Amino acid sequence: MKKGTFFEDVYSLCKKIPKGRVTTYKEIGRKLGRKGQVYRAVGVALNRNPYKSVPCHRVVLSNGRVGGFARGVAAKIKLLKSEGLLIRKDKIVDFDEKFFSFE
DNA sequence: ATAAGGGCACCGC
DNA sequence: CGCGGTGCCCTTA
Repeated sequence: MKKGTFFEDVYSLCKKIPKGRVTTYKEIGRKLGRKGQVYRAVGVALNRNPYKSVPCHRVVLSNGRVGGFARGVAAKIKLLKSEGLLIRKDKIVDFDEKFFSFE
């Protein structure tokens, strides 16, 4: 799936996230095989995400928190709730069950 | 529980 | 072509 830049790879992985499931920035970075703090670059990639078809809202923090969102955290939570996720105080309740791994 | 530091890819100057 | 600023973060003290 590696075809273009790091950003495009991130977008490709995000598109592969099933509806109603979520993943973490760190997991994406780990899947890309990079070392170190790649999750930062991942954050930048999703922040500047030009493709509206990419469900970047399904990417959350590794600690189960929602994290941030370019259009606002509230919008992100709203989207996640729309997909059947249970969120309590910016924290995903059933994070373990809804977590999606690329492996 | 809160605070601070750390190291990666992209873009503009 | 090189350097610094930027960012939906993570880990440790």
